[in-house]
Amino acid sequence: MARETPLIQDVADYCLQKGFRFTEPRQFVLDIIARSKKPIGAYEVLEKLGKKLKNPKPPTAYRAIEFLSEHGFIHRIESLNAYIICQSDHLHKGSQFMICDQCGTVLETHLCDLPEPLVKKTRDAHFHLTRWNVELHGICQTCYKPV
Amino acid sequence: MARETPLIQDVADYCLQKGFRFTEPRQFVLDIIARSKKPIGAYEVLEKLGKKLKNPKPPTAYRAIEFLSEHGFIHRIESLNAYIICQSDHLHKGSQFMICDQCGTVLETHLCDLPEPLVKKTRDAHFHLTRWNVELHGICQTCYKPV
DNA sequence: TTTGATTTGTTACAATATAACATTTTAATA
DNA sequence: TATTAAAATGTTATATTGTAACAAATCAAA
Repeated sequence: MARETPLIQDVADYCLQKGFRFTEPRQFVLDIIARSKKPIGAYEVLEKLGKKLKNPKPPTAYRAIEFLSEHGFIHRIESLNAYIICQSDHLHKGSQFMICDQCGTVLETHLCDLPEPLVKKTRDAHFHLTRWNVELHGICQTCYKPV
Repeated sequence: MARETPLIQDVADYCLQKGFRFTEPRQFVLDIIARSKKPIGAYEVLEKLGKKLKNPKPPTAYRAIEFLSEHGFIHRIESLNAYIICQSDHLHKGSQFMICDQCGTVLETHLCDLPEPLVKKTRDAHFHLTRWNVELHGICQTCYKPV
């Protein structure tokens, strides 16, 4: 489930195999997002990218983010407009996140399949599922203080 | 599951009972979102609101949206930055949407509880869930054309 | 009819994201 | 190895989405 080989190497291999270029912006953005303990916004990525590249502009960050996201190495947390490294080790059609509304930490969990009650809903509606995103909001173990 | 009484009346009753004011901006915004076949963005709401109020500004739309959303009468579709009328008839902690990436139609489905595999994940992580949001992307029945 | 809480009006701006086009890089080809 | 075409980036400008801050109005209760 969890990654066993260095992320950068995996992505480099992936790109080599698929004929994509693992360019500086892509490497740096991957590294920035991977090092972030919490989801990080595009403009914060851009700011950190500025320490590596000379005066990068928003499209540089957004393009790298888009590339990494399309290929499943990072995920966008929609309710936060922020990005997080994929904590799973293989491509998946769906993501589940537990988002602590107090400290902002996000935990990704992996499910191979969409839970059956949801599958049933899509079947009943004749809906052809391509991908899914589950965002669970609450308080993480660390922040939770029972009354 | 589905609504049986007029939405506007329900919201009016709710406000009366809870001591909120069901003001013009709130009524109009509710009506605009309710009439929209698809999720509608805040600025499109604002534009339509302009036919009812004189020159409304963004905060007027956003405030009404926030109010209606907080009280469960509308939902925000995070992946579309857009809002949709609640298709269920009672307050719920979680939402599920089937989003057609071709025509943009969204179907809300109701689940009383979070599916067990997800509940298990939250239990294992000692995560205290307060609300959840599931966005299922794909192609709806109408748009789907088998090859 | 005053009061205080709620809600709105208004101005200004912050934060997030993309379009469009020029330039560079790269690997494959000629 | 020079050429070329695709992929990717650089750059400018702007679009889209969302909010802070404070003044004014509304409304129910005292």
